[in-house]
Amino acid sequence: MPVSGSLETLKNKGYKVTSQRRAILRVLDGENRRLTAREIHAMMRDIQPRVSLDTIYRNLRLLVGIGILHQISLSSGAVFELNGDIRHHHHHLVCVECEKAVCVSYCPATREYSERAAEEGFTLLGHSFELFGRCADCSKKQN
Amino acid sequence: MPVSGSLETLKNKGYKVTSQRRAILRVLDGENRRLTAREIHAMMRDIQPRVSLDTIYRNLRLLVGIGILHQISLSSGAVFELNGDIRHHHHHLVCVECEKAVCVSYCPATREYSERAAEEGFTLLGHSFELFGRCADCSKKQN
DNA sequence: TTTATAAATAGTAATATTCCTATTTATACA
DNA sequence: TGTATAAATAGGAATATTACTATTTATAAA
Repeated sequence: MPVSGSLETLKNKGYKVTSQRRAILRVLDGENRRLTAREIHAMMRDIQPRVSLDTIYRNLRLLVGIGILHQISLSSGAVFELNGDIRHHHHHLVCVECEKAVCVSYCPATREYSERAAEEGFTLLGHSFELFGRCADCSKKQN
Repeated sequence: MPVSGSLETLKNKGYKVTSQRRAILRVLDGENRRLTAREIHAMMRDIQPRVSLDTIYRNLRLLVGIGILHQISLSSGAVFELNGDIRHHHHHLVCVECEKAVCVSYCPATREYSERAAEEGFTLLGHSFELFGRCADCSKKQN
């Protein structure tokens, strides 16, 4: 039950489970590709006709912050996908030329970081890790 | 010679050394705090009166992409600082409530990642790593 | 130095993202 | 089940960021 797990997480961290948040997760769960905030907004209008863009952006930020979603920053804007136990947790290798994003299957957020965060008095909620580079095709073109 | 080192890097990676890029680096080098794109733009007008915001944003993205700058994404917008050999290379622990950003002194981009990137045919240029959480003060407030 | 060239820029239009505030709603608890 | 309360939302205004294109400029090579 992917989405319901995220809703649990929300609740456990002290956030309310609203119909808008449910809808955002449902839309992302139903698509097998990364979506922009606009796309999510458009797809939600069927079930949430009056949802505002502000709500989308605010919640995407929250969901990324607590690790339920993954944000990939492309020069043309940000795209989002489910993360964590829902889909296999991972990070991305992004081509700075063509914006192709390849998944990288392991994660740098080791216990070491949690400890360091704790030393600073922080309660860790999530993390982001992105690698930038040029893909094979774009490297060739440059030569 | 901090700034000149970055200019070398630019040249080595095949990018031109323009007066606008020099000015961006000089402004960041002169300040001891993180700056927004707007602030950089404002501070550059003394030496580059006609510089456009587009140029600032385009170059900040480039400089982050190739690892010369560091971008910290706050909910109120992005801020930038020098990175790499110029200042000591590091990452950040950001409070999602109050936006306080603490430096974390070590880096997850090990040789392992370079190898993985190489397998995918990518030439690595840089990376970003950010930890999100609640700082001590904001954690207290919530209880 | 002069020239050819692709890359970078300025200026402006178009989008994306965030801010603000009155109103609505999920949640805890009586 | 009602009610109180803080959190969340809608709607629109304000900013931030990116896109587009004609022009300028850094660079390499003659």
